[in-house]
Amino acid sequence: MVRWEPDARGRLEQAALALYTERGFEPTTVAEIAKRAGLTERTFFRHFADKREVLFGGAGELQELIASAVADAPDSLAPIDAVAAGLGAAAAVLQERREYSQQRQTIIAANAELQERELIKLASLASAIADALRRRGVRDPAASLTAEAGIAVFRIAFERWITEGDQQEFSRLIPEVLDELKAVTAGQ
Amino acid sequence: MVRWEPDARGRLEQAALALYTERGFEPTTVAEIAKRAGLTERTFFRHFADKREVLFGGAGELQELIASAVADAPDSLAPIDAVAAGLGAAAAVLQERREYSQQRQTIIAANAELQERELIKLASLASAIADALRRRGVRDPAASLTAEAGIAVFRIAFERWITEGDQQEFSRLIPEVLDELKAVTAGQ
DNA sequence: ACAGGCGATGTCAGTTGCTGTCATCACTGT
DNA sequence: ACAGTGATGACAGCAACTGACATCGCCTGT
Repeated sequence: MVRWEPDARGRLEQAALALYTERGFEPTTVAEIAKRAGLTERTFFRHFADKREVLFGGAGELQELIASAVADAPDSLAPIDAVAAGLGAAAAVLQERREYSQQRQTIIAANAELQERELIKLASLASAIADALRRRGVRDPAASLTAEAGIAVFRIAFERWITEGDQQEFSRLIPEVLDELKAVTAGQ
Repeated sequence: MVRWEPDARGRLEQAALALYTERGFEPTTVAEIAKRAGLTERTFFRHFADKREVLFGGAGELQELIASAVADAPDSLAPIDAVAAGLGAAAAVLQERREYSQQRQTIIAANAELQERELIKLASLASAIADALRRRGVRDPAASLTAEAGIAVFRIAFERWITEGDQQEFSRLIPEVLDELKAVTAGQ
């Protein structure tokens, strides 16, 4: 007989997602999440730094994916287009989990603390993209600016993708929104 | 004889700034801040929603200033330049409090929770700027994108202003960084 | 001038997020 | 067989934050 059921972390994520959806983020306690997962509160905090982090487990992998896609983009691409390529790669991955992404985004949209956490994850992503650009030989402040611009594009495209029906593929929205940014920042 | 010393809120802000500087944000407790201000913990939470918010009291006014400057910018200005004008107005105000800005930024840079709060304030600012642009007749997603681009410019310019000696005036850095953004997003 | 309401603060008790510490015990390798 | 390892549980404790109620100078109306 096994001592513990497998995948404690996954069970905690599932339980949290369900409870945050049913009752909202704030009113659900960590003890409740742990109980639904068949674990204790203490074990929750061994797997996740805090009550919010349970919704952001995949952020690290996505960031690595984007950073290496930016690094590996053809040298012929302009920095901003290399970033767009990296974001497109992430978009393709998220496309496969549209329903999950939508549920998760609904939870986040309803709570300011979660939005804060999301924003700092995006800031960390911007920083990683800027690093990748510097490794391509892009100097500062162009590297930081390009990365920030890319994040802006990603946010707007993501919002459109989630809001509209699945009319549009996420990865197609990226270059579309990027073109709008180019139009908007075109010098006089 | 007066029952209470005046400006409880201001005393709390001062005490918090001093303690966060001396010992750092995390280890200082709200009870300590309140005690230094000659008040109780409960009173702290009547003036500020949480332990972080005490560092962000001026954010609302700055946001209003920028939003109305964007709204009042000459119609002849392109949206992105109207935003730059608004940010320039804020920069001029901050220029008068460079030392305070620097001290505050040092505290924030040392703590992730505070960075989260700063990011959500900037997101709220972006949202207010986008609203102002819509009132100028700019449509979406151009309005949101322009606002986000403006925030990116502001962040980078602010960082340069704080980091470098007072070599450069903050308000002069805004159009400079904006030009770099325009260069970076120039279509092929 | 006085009663009564108001507003800012104090007091106190309680919940919850989060941490440190130590115990438990299936599993693993030798 | 036996010691070590790693994931979990149990428990105590701190600090952030909240609700409820008391206090008391000040202002307002009469």
